[in-house]
Amino acid sequence: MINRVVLVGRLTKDPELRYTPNGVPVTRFTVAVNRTFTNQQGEREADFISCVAWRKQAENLANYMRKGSLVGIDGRIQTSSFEGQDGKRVYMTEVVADSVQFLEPRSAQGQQPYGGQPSYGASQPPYGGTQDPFGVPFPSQPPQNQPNYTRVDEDPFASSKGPIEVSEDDLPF
Amino acid sequence: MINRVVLVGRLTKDPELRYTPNGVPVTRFTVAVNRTFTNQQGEREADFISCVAWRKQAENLANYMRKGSLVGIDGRIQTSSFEGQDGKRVYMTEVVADSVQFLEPRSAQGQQPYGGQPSYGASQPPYGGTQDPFGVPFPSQPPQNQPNYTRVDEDPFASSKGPIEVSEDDLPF
Amino acid sequence: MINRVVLVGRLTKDPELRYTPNGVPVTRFTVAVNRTFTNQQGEREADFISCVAWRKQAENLANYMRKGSLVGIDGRIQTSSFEGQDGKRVYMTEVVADSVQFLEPRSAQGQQPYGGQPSYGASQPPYGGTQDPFGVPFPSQPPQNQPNYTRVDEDPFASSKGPIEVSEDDLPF
Amino acid sequence: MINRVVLVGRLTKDPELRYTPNGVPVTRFTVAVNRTFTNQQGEREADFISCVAWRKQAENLANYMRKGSLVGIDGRIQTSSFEGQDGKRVYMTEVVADSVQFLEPRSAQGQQPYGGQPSYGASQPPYGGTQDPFGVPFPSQPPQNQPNYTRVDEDPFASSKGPIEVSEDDLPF
DNA sequence: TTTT
DNA sequence: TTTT
Repeated sequence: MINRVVLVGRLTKDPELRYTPNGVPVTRFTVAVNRTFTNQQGEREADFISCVAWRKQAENLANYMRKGSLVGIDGRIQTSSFEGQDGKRVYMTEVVADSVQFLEPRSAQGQQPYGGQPSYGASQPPYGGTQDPFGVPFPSQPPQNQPNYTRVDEDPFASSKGPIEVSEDDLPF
Repeated sequence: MINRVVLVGRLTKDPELRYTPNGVPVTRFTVAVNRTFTNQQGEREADFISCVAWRKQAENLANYMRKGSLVGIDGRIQTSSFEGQDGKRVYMTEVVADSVQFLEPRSAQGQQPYGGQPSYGASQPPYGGTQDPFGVPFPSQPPQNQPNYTRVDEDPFASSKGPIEVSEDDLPF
Repeated sequence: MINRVVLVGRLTKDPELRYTPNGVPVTRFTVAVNRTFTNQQGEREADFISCVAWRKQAENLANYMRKGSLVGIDGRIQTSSFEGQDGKRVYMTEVVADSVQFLEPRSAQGQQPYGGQPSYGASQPPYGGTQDPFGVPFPSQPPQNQPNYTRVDEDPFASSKGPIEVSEDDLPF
Repeated sequence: MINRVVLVGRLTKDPELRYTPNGVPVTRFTVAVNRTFTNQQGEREADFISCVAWRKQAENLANYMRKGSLVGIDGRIQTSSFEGQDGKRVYMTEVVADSVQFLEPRSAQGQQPYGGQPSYGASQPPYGGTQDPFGVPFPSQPPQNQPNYTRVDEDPFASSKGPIEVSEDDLPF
């Protein structure tokens, strides 16, 4: 059984970091991937692909990426279903990102992490990480004592490759 | 922009061949891909991934594959939206199969193509193709004069790689 | 930076398990992948792709797979160079398998692990693992006290996803 | 049989366009892909992956990309062997690029195609193509009457997906 | 040095 | 609405 996806495209919105009840960081986002061919009207269309990232990847997305950022995703397709508001079963499919690559040139990224609330002039990153999310995993404090982050009830059971670069502190299992 | 998917899994149903108004063969099917890890209850779950194949790939699926068959898919994620019956916009994502590999051992496949209606004892394939769909493209007659095949209104705009191994006869553009 | 490979093909030989000086299991093997197209002489050629697997994957390959077995590989391309016997620099590229899928139907696999030395009639697996390597990681004893396994000097620096399903015992770092 | 590779990395040199005896454009190049993990000395290494592109892709590489350019490759691994100068068989593996994506921001690319011979100040592209190689196939004149381009004896039998976006003029078969 |  |  193999399930592998690679995407390169652009974020359709500023990513928004949330946390599960267990405090695990999670970001849902959409990647727009322009098709390499045109339709019968000669137009270039795009696919808008729902993705989810967990933990460090989620934090990096929220801290460093913005609407329009070019990203590379290596992950797998995940399907699930839940009860809709109207009582009907809703089926959804999304890409779980094992890794997220930041493909913007550094200059386009700004010199500081982006904090969700505009913090462009801030001289300190909101979490105590390094300033370089490009490829090298970097440490960040778990949000244990943050008063009002957003909780997510979704179970954060993540990648087949597991929570490899995460300190054990923020793992709920 | 890159959009690449590789899947290996099993068909959840016998594939059913349809045709667009232009006579282009199309098969929609679901591939069950077992996850390589277990959930917190220790169970192996699966992802049920919607796929679509066109032309020769669609015919091969319908002629040679059945519920439970192991297949390899190389394709791309495609998203689209349409008006639901209740007037609400429905978003869907599916994998467009550029190529479909038949991974069952030959013995498991039977000696003849499968015609949709059980035709196991038939001495002739329903369409005039060769008997070997494994990897080598094989010719098959377009369904021009078949009286009551199923039509599909969906626009058959296909793969970025295009109708490469298809005789020009069955191309609507 | 993205580096992703997916292969489905057949082993050209019985895989042979070796160990690094630190006792880490490693198997090098070649996967023959038939091309989906023919050359100008109308022949189907194949690519013979060098691969390497570490730890549990290496053990599973050696215990359960044989020449001709159909496998799925999810991994990355790795290049390296070393001094050849003639003093010239030799460049090599191989696929590091993050995961190895066993795509043979169970019947084709036999009921017991394969021990390298023909052990078809053996009633016990050579290592104390479960009998099912298909997807679920299974325990096996590290070869600590085995007197004469083969050593490999190659540094076993493994997958980008890391030694996830390995007991810390057999990790050299 | 599946053989799929996706790479995102940087060109190690300015790509150089050549032609087969049949006049088919071909470019060989190396992509440096930084690993996402560090070795035991804490250093980030890279893989240097040999690639080859044909026809339009080859022309685009030569015209628009330079040493250091960020590219995305979607292709397959190809192995081959030939007689070395010392009479010994040499085995080689390279990635055949089905598609090449140009991931540099437009500003980094310059406003004109790059002609191999420094033509930065040139007001006309060397071949009569459009100025935008980003995703949309663009026309270019075949080098029919160019007196002294470089020939390559290698057989240009290309991708499994075939010469889809190539005018029939420059196809040798 | 190659597999079905 | 799911496969082995």
